[in-house]
Amino acid sequence: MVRARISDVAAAAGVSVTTVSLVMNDVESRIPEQTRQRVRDAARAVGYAPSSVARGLRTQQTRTVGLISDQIATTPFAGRMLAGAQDAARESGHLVFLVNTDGDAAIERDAITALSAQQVDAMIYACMWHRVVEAPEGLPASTVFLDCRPEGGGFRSVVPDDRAGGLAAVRELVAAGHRRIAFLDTDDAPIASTLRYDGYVEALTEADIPVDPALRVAGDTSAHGGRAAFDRLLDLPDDQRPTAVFCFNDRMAVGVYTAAHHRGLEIPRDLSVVGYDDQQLIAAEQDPPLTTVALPHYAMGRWAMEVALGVRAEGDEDAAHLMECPVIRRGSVGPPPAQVAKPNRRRASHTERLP
Amino acid sequence: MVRARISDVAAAAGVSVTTVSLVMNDVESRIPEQTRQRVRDAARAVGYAPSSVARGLRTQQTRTVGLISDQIATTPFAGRMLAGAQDAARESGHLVFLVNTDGDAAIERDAITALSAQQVDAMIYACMWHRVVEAPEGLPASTVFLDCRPEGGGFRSVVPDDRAGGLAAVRELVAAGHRRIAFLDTDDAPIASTLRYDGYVEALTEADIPVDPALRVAGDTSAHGGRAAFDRLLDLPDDQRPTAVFCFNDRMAVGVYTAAHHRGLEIPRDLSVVGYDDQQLIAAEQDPPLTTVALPHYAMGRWAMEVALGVRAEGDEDAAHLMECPVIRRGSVGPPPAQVAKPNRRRASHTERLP
DNA sequence: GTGAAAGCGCTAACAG
DNA sequence: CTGTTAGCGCTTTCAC
Repeated sequence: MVRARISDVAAAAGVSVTTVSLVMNDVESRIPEQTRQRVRDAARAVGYAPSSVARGLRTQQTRTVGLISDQIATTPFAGRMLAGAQDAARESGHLVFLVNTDGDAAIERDAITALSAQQVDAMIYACMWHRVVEAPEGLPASTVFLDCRPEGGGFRSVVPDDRAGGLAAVRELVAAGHRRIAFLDTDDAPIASTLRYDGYVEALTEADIPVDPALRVAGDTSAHGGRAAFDRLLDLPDDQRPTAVFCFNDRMAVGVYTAAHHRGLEIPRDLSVVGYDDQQLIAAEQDPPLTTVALPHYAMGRWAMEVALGVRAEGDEDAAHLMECPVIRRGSVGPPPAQVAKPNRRRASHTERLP
Repeated sequence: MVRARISDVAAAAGVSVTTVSLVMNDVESRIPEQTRQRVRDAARAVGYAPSSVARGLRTQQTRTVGLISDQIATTPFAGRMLAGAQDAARESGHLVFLVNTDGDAAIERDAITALSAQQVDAMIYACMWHRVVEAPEGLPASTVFLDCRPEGGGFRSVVPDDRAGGLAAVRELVAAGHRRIAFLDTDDAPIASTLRYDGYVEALTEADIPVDPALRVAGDTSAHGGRAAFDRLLDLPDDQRPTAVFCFNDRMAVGVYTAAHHRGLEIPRDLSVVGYDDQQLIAAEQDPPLTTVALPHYAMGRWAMEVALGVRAEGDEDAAHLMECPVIRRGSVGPPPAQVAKPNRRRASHTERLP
């Protein structure tokens, strides 16, 4: 089936192409309703759909957006970010070109070229982990950075408020009565971990709890890494062992669960734990379900798209927009044990708890 | 900065636009290298990049593909599928429009209209779960269905070979010596679960093991569902209890781990388990790591794109292309216990095993 | 109220 | 070997 053109509609309706264009675009003009209807009927009859390509060439506006992302396959976060951006784009009648670079600079360069050639109306440069990136050459100045900030600024950007997230997480623990709170850190995510640690320190400070460097241990960001690191804390003498731990992420928190269980410690009775990321498949399915801090991926994606499209006026080139990370309360936080539990001693009062 | 046009390059190089076009597109023509170089230099000098929009209008080929997907935010699989499609598109110089419909029919309709208006060269209709879908109106006949098949056929499609996957999974268990093998089923994924069950039956049959209906139990697809369902099997008398279980998916397998641990059963010493999906964050991080069957999302995405773009000639409109699901061997399968382990009895020979 | 015509930036006959 | 020119399908002045 060959596409119907605007001239086909004009011929069918017995009017000029100008009239058809005016009617199709609802341009304010005093074309009588009768004519409009005739045009619309003709359009439907010939199966007319205007060509965005021709319109784009004429108006120099394509109603398309380019979204360049460094990863997409390897993280469960990508989808929510894309969904947010997507929804915002759709709401204002735009289509999005998605390019996954896998961190390859050559692919990235080509993508920028191709997207520019397509004359996208806006561009978003996204990362799947909050970090500082060197802005690639050739990006339009109006590009919005998503979940990353360009080194040296110069672009609008949105990132999670990891400091406030860490603060909220630890406040949760402080409010439950804990005073010996550990921070399960990592060296694999410099920006995010530093900010979360800052929040941790702030929460302790406002509660007049001294920051004990011994309670900060680091591991890699996996469950295994979390377990190995936290095990070192469990080796501490009873009166120095933490009664609660704030973990850099949910996966490490899973390692804490394992380490605790192997010592006969029950969560949250003997140990409270808070994670970060709110990974559905992990946090919600633990036993007990993990209290954690959610990363606002959907909201960030939406914000970036709205700013890129000019729907939202916000966005400062010199300061990243900070997006709130809400605490998701589940079952892994409780009051501290009256007396620190002895390792390897199973309690008789053990109550089963299903996920 | 205003875009440079082809005429700018022509003027700068002192040639006609034809020459520039010929050079830029490497058209076979006897333009001397000297001229070619002059044109290329001029193009670089004025910062020329050809407009895909204008070219698209002229050639009626946009080098873009539309990918409509029912979900993207809520599944960890989406990314791999997109990555596969993406990579194939990039390799043949195409850009992909991604549209996430969230299963909303109105959004889907609009997406098809918008994508057609953009004159995409090809279209892919993707689902995130293997199933049969009603093909929406307006899809071009050349559309390729990804991880789903259209009711009534008529389109090319690619889906995982769930039957063969189930067969391979259970063969794994049979090869380890098991004869009482359970199937942890679900009612939430009709197509996939039926096919996997078919594979299960086939594996048992070829090993002359009778199919025992009592060893098939169903639950919802979560860890909780898996645990609840499998618990019923653990209630069976010792000599009827399965020594191995093939689970519909990895999440349910996690429930099996939990159920087993609560009875003092150790995996794989007392119970062997095989999952399905190979969800990285789940399967690989269990203790012991879960042996499972991988869903070939990347390969399916790539296949669909290659077929849609005509890079690959395969693809039958009347039969879905079946993609192999490889077994990923990890640590959850072992020989059956010499004698069925008694529930709630901890063995002394317990050896610790880290993830 | 409606139409003619120019032109968006490019490719590809066709001439020369 | 290179240039002239006619559109691709649409929007938008400007005339009538």
